[in-house]
Amino acid sequence: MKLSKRGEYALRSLINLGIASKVGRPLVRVTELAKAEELPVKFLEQVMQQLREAGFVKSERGKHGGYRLAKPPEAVRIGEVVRLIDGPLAPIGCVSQTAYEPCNCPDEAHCGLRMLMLDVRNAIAAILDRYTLADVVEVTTRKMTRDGIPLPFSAESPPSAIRRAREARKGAASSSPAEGVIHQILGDYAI
Amino acid sequence: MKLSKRGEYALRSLINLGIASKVGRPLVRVTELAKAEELPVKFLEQVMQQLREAGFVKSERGKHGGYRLAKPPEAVRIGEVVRLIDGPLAPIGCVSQTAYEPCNCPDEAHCGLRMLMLDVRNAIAAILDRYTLADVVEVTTRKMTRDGIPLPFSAESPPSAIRRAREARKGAASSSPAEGVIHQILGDYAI
DNA sequence: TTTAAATCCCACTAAGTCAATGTAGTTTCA
DNA sequence: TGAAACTACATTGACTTAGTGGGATTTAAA
Repeated sequence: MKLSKRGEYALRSLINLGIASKVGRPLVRVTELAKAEELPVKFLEQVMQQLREAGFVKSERGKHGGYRLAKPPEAVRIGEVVRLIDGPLAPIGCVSQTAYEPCNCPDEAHCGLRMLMLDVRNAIAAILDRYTLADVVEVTTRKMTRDGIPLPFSAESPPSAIRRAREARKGAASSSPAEGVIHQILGDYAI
Repeated sequence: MKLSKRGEYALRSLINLGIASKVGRPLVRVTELAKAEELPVKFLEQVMQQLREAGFVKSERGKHGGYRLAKPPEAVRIGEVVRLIDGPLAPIGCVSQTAYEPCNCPDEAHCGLRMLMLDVRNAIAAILDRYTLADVVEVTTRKMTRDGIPLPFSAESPPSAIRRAREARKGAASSSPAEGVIHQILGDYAI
């Protein structure tokens, strides 16, 4: 049930672009994005082009160019990005909601594997289609701020960014363990 | 988040061996297993050998040979099988519980992607490590029986097998939609 | 004892994916 | 004009996936 490296790099870069945007420096060079997560630059270039073609980021060419988010991070569901890069979320084609393909089992309606994998697909989609890029950025920055770690990509002096981030509510309400890590940290912000 | 064909075929065959065992004909030839789901015979041979080496099935050689389950289906968690064939359930290595690998991000503790993928891993594991082969077999046979479809691999006349299966309880209790398809069909049998 | 039927074992391949790398070109700004 | 950055395209090597093929071995039955 792997996420490909492409997918991982795409998500990492989008999250970093979200942080950069929040910090007031939305335009980031590929080399910076690569450096932040130790990714191979040329490979990341390809991934960023794919994100650009799909409308998730915009590029600016020439000196002082770079990439920025093309939409507000609230409008980007993580599931969308994963589907673009890695294809359907479903473990097998016959339970995909967005790209259904029949399997060759004799009777889909009475296929135990299908029922099981449908549950898995729904569990995955419930997370990846629920949370947006904004949620993940919020979780990341909140946790860093809480622990006194300066946010990356701050062009201005970090303190201002930290202070700004600190305005956000703090106390993470404890909730059902079934709700997951993200939900716990987002607390009452979730949904 | 794909399940490989190997993994799919392995699970399909184990489920079929479980049904065959339930129906009183536990020993099944590879050609039969392949025919039941239209799988390539020689490829399935390899998969079955892998399952044998891992102790999930036992083989009998020679004429009238075949494969049978090596353990009671209650003792086989689906997650085990998937891990054997496809590796860890986790989408990325740094959230795997059974095969953790560090990623190269600067700070795992404050990595939003990691928190998100940890939730995904837990959601997948909550299903695949919760249900056993017996659960999936039960769901399949119960649904087939309810719909009057004869179970496969019946050597004896199908009616007897159907009658026997019909002894089992019927009414599937409706439960929280978050619990998933399998849980709903298993009803009060679950856990 | 031979033969048929099954698993077992090993090698191989064709296609695709992954993770880059290389090279050249284009745009923009100083 | 030149440096810095993105853009485009081609290629590559390693690896994985999904199979295929050919026997060797084992067992049961004729």
